[in-house]
Amino acid sequence: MQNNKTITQVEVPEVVVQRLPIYVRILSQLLESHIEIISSHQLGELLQITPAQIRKDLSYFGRFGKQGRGYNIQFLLDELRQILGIDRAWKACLIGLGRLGRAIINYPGFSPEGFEIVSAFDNNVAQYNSNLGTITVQSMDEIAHTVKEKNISIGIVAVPSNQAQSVIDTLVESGITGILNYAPIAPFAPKHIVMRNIDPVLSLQSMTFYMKENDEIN
Amino acid sequence: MQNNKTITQVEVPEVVVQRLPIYVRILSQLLESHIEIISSHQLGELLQITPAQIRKDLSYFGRFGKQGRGYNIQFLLDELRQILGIDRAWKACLIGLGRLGRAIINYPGFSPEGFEIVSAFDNNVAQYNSNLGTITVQSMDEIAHTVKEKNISIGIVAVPSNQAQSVIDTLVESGITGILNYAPIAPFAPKHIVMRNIDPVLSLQSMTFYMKENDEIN
DNA sequence: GTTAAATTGCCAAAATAATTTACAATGAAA
DNA sequence: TTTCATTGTAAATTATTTTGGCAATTTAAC
Repeated sequence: MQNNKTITQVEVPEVVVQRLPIYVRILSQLLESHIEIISSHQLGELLQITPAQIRKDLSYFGRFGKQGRGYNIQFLLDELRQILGIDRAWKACLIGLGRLGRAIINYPGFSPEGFEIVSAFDNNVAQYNSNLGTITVQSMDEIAHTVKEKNISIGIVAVPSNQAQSVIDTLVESGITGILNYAPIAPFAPKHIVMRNIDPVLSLQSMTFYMKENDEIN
Repeated sequence: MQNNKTITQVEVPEVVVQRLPIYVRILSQLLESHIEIISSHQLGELLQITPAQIRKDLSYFGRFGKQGRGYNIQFLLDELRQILGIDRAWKACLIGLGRLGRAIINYPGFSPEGFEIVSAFDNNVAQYNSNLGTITVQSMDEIAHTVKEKNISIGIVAVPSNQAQSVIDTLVESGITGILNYAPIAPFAPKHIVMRNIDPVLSLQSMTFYMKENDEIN
């Protein structure tokens, strides 16, 4: 625990880490548009963030710009990718192949970013084994074995709510370190597990708090 | 603008608003288990949040508990639902009926929570019009007209990235006030629009920052 | 060459936001 | 009555963001 902090020289705020992927995305787009250099001011304009904040965020990790010039996009991109750990490929497995799971496994956005779903699990193996390309659906009993064998580090949970916590427990025992959870629950996992929740209903429910006020004017 | 602030007596931090739906969810579950009373301590245990934070969060909105006792779950639930504006039904429309859009429209989790998708739009109308239950897919030209006619307040964006910003612009012009955006872009909208992004790739990319450190030990 | 303009990186200060601590007040239970 | 549990909140603390400033450096203009 304390060790992690000494490895990460400075204490980087969580919010900063969450902004870095946004920087990566917009920088990639700029690069595709054959733009090579950008200033913190221009970048801030695009993202609706102050230039000072962008410079501050980057300063946690090093010096990436040139005075009077700005940032070389390709260089900054490479650096940020390395900082985030997305300069390599990550193996993921998917648990649950209902409607949601099948939408996830067919989603073409993961693999170009280096996240590859290499295994899929569902207890209803037979039903789902067609129409899934190269991946063979395995029984959920095989999670632990397969995760270790293939050295998978990320679990994507797309099972019904009532099964989600037990699947998460299994993944944790199997040695996975990151979980992307789509089940609408408040999941529990040990602190060394990195958990991210995808929960559109929660998003909508915090949205209406702000919408109802406008509404009341009518 | 300033008016909104006087309507919302106190200034409620955004993070607090985002935690309220989590409280609602867990309280609903407890109620289903026929539990009637809960203390901030027990609730904190379940959610891995300190009791003090829960009490502080609730104190922004009023006094809902009894000393020495705790909170009556049904009462707190009703109050929170009203505070969030989820004590009523909200009409939503879906734009984009590719794989993702079809997964969304078939997702059974929205309507029990009062979010009903009443219209769907895609430019490829013919292709998607089957297999969609009661909803008829309309052309995207009809967004503005339908949103006004049906008094829809939420737009769910599930079109490809390159179309997303223009769809968002259309929704805003149509008078929508909340947008749930699934497209992997940094969307722009006027300040009075409440935007929520569902972006699993960003989630994964901020996850690996913390995972790579463990990795380096190997 | 020289000067002017642009821009980073960084610091320090201030402001804002969020969390935690501590405890009086109150209610429930023994 | 007394003890115990628990809320609500003020105050303290911690975290995060914003701001203003400026030396250093690079580019561009003259």
